Amino acid sequence: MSGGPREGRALFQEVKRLATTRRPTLKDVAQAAGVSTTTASVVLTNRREGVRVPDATRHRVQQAAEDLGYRPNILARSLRTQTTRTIGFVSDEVTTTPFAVGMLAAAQDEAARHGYLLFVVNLGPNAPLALQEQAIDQLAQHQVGHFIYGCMYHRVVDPPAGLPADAVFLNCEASGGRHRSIVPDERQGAYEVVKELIEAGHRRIAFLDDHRHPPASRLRFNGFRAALAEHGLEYEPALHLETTPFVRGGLVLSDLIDLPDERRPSAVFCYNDRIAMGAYRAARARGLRVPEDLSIVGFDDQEFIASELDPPLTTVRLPHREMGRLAIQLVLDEPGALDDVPESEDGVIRIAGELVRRDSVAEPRGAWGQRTPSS
Amino acid sequence: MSGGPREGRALFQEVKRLATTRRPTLKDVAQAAGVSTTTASVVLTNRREGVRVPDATRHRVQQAAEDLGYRPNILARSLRTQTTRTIGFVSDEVTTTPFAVGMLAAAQDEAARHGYLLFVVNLGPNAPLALQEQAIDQLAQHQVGHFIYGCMYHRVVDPPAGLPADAVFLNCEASGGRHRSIVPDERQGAYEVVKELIEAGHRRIAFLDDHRHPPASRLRFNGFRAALAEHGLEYEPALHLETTPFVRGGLVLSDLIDLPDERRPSAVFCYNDRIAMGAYRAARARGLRVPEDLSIVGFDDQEFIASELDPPLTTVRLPHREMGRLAIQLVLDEPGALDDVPESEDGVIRIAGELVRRDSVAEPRGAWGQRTPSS
DNA sequence: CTGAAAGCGCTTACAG
DNA sequence: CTGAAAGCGCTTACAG
Repeated sequence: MSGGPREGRALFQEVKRLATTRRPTLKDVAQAAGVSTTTASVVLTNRREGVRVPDATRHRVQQAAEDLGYRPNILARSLRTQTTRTIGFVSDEVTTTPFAVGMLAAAQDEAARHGYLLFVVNLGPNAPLALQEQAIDQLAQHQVGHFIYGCMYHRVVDPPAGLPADAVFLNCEASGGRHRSIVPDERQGAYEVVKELIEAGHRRIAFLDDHRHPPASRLRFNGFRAALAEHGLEYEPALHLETTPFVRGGLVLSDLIDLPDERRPSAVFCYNDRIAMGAYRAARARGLRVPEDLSIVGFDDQEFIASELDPPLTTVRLPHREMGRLAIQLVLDEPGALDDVPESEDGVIRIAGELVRRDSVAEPRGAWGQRTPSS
Repeated sequence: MSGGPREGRALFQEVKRLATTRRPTLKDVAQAAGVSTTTASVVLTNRREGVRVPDATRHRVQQAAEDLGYRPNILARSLRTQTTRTIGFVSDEVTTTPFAVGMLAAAQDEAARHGYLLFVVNLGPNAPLALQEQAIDQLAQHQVGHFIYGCMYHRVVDPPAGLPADAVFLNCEASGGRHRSIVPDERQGAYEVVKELIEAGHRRIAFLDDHRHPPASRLRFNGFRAALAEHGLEYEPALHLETTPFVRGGLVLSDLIDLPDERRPSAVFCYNDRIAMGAYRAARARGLRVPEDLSIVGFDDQEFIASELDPPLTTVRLPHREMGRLAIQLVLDEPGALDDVPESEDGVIRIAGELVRRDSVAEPRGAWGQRTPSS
């Protein structure tokens, strides 16, 4: 407030310092090259469209930009062009759990391939709708134009307000049917892995189910039944146990092992790999060897679990990377994105998983096996 | 190019549509409230500093903003104020592995608490320096002012160019000593978990080491030796095995189990939880029970592993969340951030982990135990 | 207390 | 081929 000459001088020095320190702008480059910012802009953005800049000028500008270490200010560019090459990735925890992590990585790679930057916002599971909408609002304030809503596991979500109509739901289905969704083809995966069991000769196959995750659980059950039906096998409710999707959930297998010989299963299909891990444990506790005495298969191909079990687990790999990549392509309206994907009836795009054969399946035998009549 | 009246009309309609569709700006709000953008800006940003806007005006502006659904354009604001409340989080895969994932989540939470947005960029492990620098450059173009460089596991990294001097390295140590680093206190963690074994009565303790991760491995070894020394126990090279940090790495324990009685260890300290998982397997293969016949401890408290083993594993929890939070506080120059943290000698901040007692440790006994003279 | 005006760093018709 | 000028949506001295 006093503004004496001394203070004025200090201020001047400061301004000077900032001026020399600050990042060079287009104007600086133009000045150094002796051209207008128009010209500098045109050559630096490689724009052609009928504009023909002589090579000499072009080189002068490029040289100046390099000498000064010029880097464009994306904020200014975006403000001016009214577009930001950004995609908002809102998620209930995907990026912080080992489950669906490939989705994010693949989405990021694919976005980069298109010159887009992914803004990732984690909400944590069960975030109240208000918090979700706040996050979306924050991204909108940053002018992000595209949105992906990613979930840790396959479920149905109520789309938060503020999401544009062309937002893509990843690993979850948006209720209301107003949005596109990409999910794993649970039914097909279950069908394949159960078929693997049947083709190995098993006739009595248990299903250790998870009753807490309706869409995935129901669909895997459908696949299970379809495989049975296709091979003329009857579904037996007594072999269908509901449990929790954790290692300890697999321990319920004990109940089935204790069944009289003729009613015991020779193979077990587990809702996920962790239940399978518990099933291994239950089998071992009863002195049963996997797969000699009992075949076990899982679902998910969860990292650090499925391949590390002893013996390594036959399971279904969830197509997370493919799903993440496709989400970006959809949101960016990439032509041909849906070419390799089967037509979806209900607006939900289902991507096939992949059977991963490892060492937990064998022919049934001994007291446990029933040789199939045909084999 | 023809520009007939018909085309002109269509264009007009389109412009009109866009105009009505577009997000309302400050100017729209000001107009609706009958004030200047200056006034609208002042009330909407809650700026005070001697500016006294009468309540009537204030309310009118706020009402207009709400009616129109006004949301500020952060790009424009940042461009004008020359600051973005953003932090770049560059990482070698942290966000896509289950290891150090708490770091990212905590960093994001803490950033949000300060009104900052985290821009997360994954590089993938072993990304060439050029790619890293490109990612940093991209963030810089977005005018991010602060940087965190996060690693999946504790190691030494060469800081890529383009990182400002006040960047923070998270879960890794920047070579060159020009940057601040935050890492877990490996030595202290190892010391504590080994002490747990010693205090349970063990005198012959093996170390299943990982030779591929120098800094962490060396420091855990130091902690191991410190605990031994403090209790008057001698370090025995024969019980120190180098192996790989995977489940199969733990199988080398078999060699130690096959040692003659008097030379066999009664407890095993494993470099990480996955090695411990393998050690369980090796013990079981030889008919040994954990912990009755052999105590086993790990390191990391890895999710889905440590607590799911049978019996649940005693281990050391890595302080990832604390580290992530601190990184944000450092980068934001939060006063008092370092108050709870022990003084670091070498510019590297080491955060203490926490001993997690579960059920894999018991007194030595039988052929395996040597009762301590004092107990 | 309030508004006109400048300017952040770009791009883009438009005119020469 | 090239430049002057406008303008994206804000904030902020500055003047009334």
